[in-house]
Amino acid sequence: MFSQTVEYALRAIVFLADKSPEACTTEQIAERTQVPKPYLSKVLQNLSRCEIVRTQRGVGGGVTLLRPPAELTILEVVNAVEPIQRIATCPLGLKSHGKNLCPLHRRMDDAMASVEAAFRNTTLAEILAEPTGSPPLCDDRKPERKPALARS
Amino acid sequence: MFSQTVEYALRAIVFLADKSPEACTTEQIAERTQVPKPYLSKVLQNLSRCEIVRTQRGVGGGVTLLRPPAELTILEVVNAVEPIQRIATCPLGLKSHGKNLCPLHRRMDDAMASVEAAFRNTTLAEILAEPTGSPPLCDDRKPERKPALARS
DNA sequence: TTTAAAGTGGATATGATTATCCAATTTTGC
DNA sequence: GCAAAATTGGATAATCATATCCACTTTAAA
Repeated sequence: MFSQTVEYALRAIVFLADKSPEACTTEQIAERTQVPKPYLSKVLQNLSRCEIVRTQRGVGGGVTLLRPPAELTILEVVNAVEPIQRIATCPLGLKSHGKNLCPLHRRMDDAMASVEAAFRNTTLAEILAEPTGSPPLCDDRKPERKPALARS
Repeated sequence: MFSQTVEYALRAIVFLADKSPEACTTEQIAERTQVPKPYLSKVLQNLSRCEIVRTQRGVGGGVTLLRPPAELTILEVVNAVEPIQRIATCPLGLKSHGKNLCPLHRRMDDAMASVEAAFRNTTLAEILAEPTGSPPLCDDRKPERKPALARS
């Protein structure tokens, strides 16, 4: 029901939010989120154009979340890569319906509205803070080879 | 968020439910629901295999709803043509998560669950009975050229 | 029995999504 | 300035969803 692209974008953003406000390279994100790197880079370009992340070239560059996780919702991420298409007018173009959806499309749109609302009401911070055993996405792993030397 | 195929299948079923228990030809359905006929016929074949409709060849044949509209839900139709894919286990295959979804996937799955529930709770009869000005799908039209002579 | 109506199945085309590759550009540190 | 690290942009491939076409079969009625 959600496209691969949406899934990938959300994985990347959750990972970035977890590291926020530090920057990560596309390579790091790709590895930990199991998203094919070349494709991920396209998705990130999109998120960059939508001002969700900032990208920085060159040595020491990478991708950074532009806003604090508490102020970024899942919906904004989803809408950046693949906007949720609500049904605004009769898909059959029936003049007699117009904006007054028939019962079928009314319910389909209601379903989409509930998804939209759920996504609007969830911030990245909430996802990170969830009191669950498993941290989002990331498997329990040995720490990175060189965890020290935090890039200031 | 829902594919064309789902949209088409639902349109066809609503139309059929409205005529139920009479049979309609693919041609009639295609015309009134504005679905390309060759594609619609594939969709209907699918619904036929899933025992949602019955198809009958030959003169006077056509497509019939197999069950009364009150006993058919939107969900069954959707699942017949394109099953709603719930997230059962961690999409990243993380062993430490397993069936215990991380907060991100938990919420994505919750969203899908709400759609599924809404669709499960709506029967075709409810859609037809909705007290709305406009009947489902069908524009207000002059009656067919020859409305009499109901095919018994 | 012939004919016209109707769905079936298979082949094929078209378009969008997903995915990959690479040369070019930017940036930092030496 | 040079080299290495990083993203960018464009070209291209692979796969799936959408759509079309047609010869064939089934069926009922004349």
